[in-house]
Amino acid sequence: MPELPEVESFRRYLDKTSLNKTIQKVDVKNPEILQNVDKRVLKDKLEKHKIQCTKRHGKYLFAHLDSNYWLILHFGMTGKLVYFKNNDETPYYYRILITFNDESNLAFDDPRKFGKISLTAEMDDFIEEKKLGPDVYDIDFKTFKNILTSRRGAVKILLMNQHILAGIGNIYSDEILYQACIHPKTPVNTIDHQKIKEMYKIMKNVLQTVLNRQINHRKLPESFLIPHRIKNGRCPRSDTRLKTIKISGRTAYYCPLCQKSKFQ
DNA sequence: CGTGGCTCCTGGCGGC
DNA sequence: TGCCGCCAGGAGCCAC
Repeated sequence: MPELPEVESFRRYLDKTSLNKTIQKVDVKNPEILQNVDKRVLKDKLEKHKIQCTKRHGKYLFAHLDSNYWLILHFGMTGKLVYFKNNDETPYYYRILITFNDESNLAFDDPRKFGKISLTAEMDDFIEEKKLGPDVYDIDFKTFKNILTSRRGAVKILLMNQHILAGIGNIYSDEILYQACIHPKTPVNTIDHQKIKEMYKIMKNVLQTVLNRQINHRKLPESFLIPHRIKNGRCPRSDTRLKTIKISGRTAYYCPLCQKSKFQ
């Protein structure tokens, strides 16, 4: 689930539920999801402290503590945040549980354990170490165009590469390419200026639309690919049966009629 | 530099 | 019903 819009939703959820509350206890059930931080250090920098504000870069969520450290959450494929008050609401697959002194809790829930938690003194250092590209939520057109025109290879792989553009994964790359009528294997260096401009606008619109719908608990428009992105799904524009191909190990859904390829 | 394959982990689903 | 293999929205690592 967690690509940029989901992580942004988690960020707002954390803001709404857990800011400025003193952390009483941190229960680390699965220390193996900690990355470059010891369990004791994590507890030490969190307990008796408060989360003051949050930020997001790509699929990473950063929570700033009044111990002057940043708690960093990455949600992998199945991670999410769950805020609750009664113990019987504790999610079964919680990996880390933060209990505040008002006895409410914030759990990092993640069945598949692909999520990661770390700690840093400087957010920018972390982004640099991870070599993350610019966040696609607030990237400007010029930067976007420069990135696309200075690369080679399949456009879908580029969109999903966090070192190049941070925030897009398998689902939303499919959506963007569908709306822009671009075959996922199209080499980026063959996409012209006009099409890059269109892609940029579509990318912004997709991310914003998904985020708005998530916040209001509303379904995505039927004209989007995602509601039809299932086995035997059909293109909402042409009613053609959608196709799937494997690109770099990931399943890409696309409409063979709307997203024709001159390559492959 | 770009890509494909393998890996981590667990649950759900379709097929037999 | 039971078991098995395959698949899943992420990403790091290695080989070519």
